[in-house]
Amino acid sequence: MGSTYEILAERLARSFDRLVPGADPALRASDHADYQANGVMAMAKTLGRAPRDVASEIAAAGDLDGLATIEVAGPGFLNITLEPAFLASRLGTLLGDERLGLELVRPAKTVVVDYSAPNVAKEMHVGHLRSTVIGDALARTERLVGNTVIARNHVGDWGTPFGMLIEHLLDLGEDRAVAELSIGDLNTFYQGARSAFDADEDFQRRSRARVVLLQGGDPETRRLWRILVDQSVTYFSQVYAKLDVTLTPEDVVGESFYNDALEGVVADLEGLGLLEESGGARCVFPPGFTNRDGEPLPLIVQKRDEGFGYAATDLAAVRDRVARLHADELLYVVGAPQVQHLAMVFAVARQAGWLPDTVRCEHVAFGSVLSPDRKMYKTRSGETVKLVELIDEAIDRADDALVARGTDLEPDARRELATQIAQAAVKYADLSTERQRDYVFDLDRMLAFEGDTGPYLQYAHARLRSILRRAGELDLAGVDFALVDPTARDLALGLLGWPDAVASMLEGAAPHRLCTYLFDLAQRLTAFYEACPVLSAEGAVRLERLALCDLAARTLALGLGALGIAAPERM
RNA sequence: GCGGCUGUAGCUCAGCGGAUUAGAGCAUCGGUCUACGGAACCGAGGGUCGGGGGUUCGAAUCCCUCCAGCCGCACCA
Repeated sequence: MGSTYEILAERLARSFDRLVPGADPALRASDHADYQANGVMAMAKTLGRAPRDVASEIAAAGDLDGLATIEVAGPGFLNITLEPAFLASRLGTLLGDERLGLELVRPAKTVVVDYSAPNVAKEMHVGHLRSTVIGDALARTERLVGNTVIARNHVGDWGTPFGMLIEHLLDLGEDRAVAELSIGDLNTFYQGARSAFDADEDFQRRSRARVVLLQGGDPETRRLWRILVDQSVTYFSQVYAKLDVTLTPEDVVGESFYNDALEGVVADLEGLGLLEESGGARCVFPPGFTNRDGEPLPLIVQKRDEGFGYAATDLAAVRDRVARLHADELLYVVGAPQVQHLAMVFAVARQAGWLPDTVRCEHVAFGSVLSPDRKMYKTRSGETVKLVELIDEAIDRADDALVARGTDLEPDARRELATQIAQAAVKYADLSTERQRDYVFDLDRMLAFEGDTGPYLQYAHARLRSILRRAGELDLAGVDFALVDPTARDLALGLLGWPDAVASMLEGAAPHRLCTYLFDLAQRLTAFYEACPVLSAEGAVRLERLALCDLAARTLALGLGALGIAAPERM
């Protein structure tokens, strides 16, 4: 059936189509009415007619009869106002719909979301926050609309550093190494390996030899490597749990997974005639990419030393996801600095025929996390900040705020609520700004319980739940949505926009659009509250207001859930 | 040098498939109010939409150019 917007757009398109086939009504929400259609002006130009005449003709065509009234405004805008009966019937439909008008994608698509991607035996820091949070929001929302999501946590589990990491593990002794890693002290472990490598020539020799053993498949070396990977994945899972992120160990498909496919990648590129040798390395030169001297820029698939670069791994991953997983969409939630590399990988994959045009493939790039002084987020001593420490601090602060407010929750329950609030604060701050921008990590701002923050939205939801609890059992079947008060009508219109907000978010892989929608809805809500007392109202009016509260609460909960944010019953 | 991203009220940000007065939040100031949860609501001030050109009846939005910041530009992923 489609959203209210889609119904109107489809009807209106009939009128436009009669005059200029395929013309776009350019329908959108409006300050001047419920919706406005701006497409008349462009169409009038191609027709060579006066815009207002054309607008009047469309208004008179009657395609929206029974749904909305049309008024011609200004130079030729169509201001569209929903008929009360239509509005009421739309709301009635939402009441009985778990998904509040959000339709399932049919047939369902398979969407591979590549996100988080920490490095084995290396601490997760703020740099991983955005990929993890944005990717998880996209994955959850794709699932919400019925698509099949295959999450891929492309962890860094291969390459030359593992020679040194394994040697360090041996030097420490397995038991001690495991103990260090299992408590999540990855920084100490990694830095221990690093400094041994920098200081000790013998250690360097052992490390290099160990890399050869690892790549050669030496069983004992593989066993040691496996320890590092398993310990790290266990640790990552703890971090994900603390963030309430849906990634599981099963989603970990690291670089090493593609090792066996790399030779095939090279051979097939060779067979396709795409491979060239340059400076001893085997490369593909996708058109349109140049280096600093204006010469063609290579994607290095196999290095001079015959080792494979990460381009080869990324190409193998594309092939695997398209051919074996049957992906319809590939989303790479990877930082903006990788734009060129990924663009080249995608270009080569398209050239090779591994990535058909029918498969949407998008680099969901994002900006950096900055500290309040607008520099890259580091500690005062210049080290990266552990992700868990940031979250723990957010939880502590949220907990303090609950105490200060005089909550009557038991410590355990309070801690759990504080955790949910902290997750909301951190995630919403990340998700609510346009992802390409850098953003400042400022706990004070994101934890504020007022303004455009995660906790504020949770609070808006909790207030609604409180009212609904007091109202007790409800039979909302025969609600009469009269919507006499303008704030009630505004709220109703906001509720109708939910499916469009989700569609818009997915279209642009832009979680901030859903955030903007939810915050706007919360604002409509508070205006409604103020003007329309719910529990003290009587009869049909009371029921109508309760129904609006019910719809609003469910919309907020569903929307926050799509973002990976909990909607607690009380705060 | 080439390429990418960013530049919108004091601060943090929406809006950028052009369109009827450029919107929010925070902060500031002034109100509402014995509060269905005041962690609220209403109002006010505050913007040459980085600068300059261009296309258009109309540009924050499209094109060109310049400026500033950040990031990439061959074998570490």
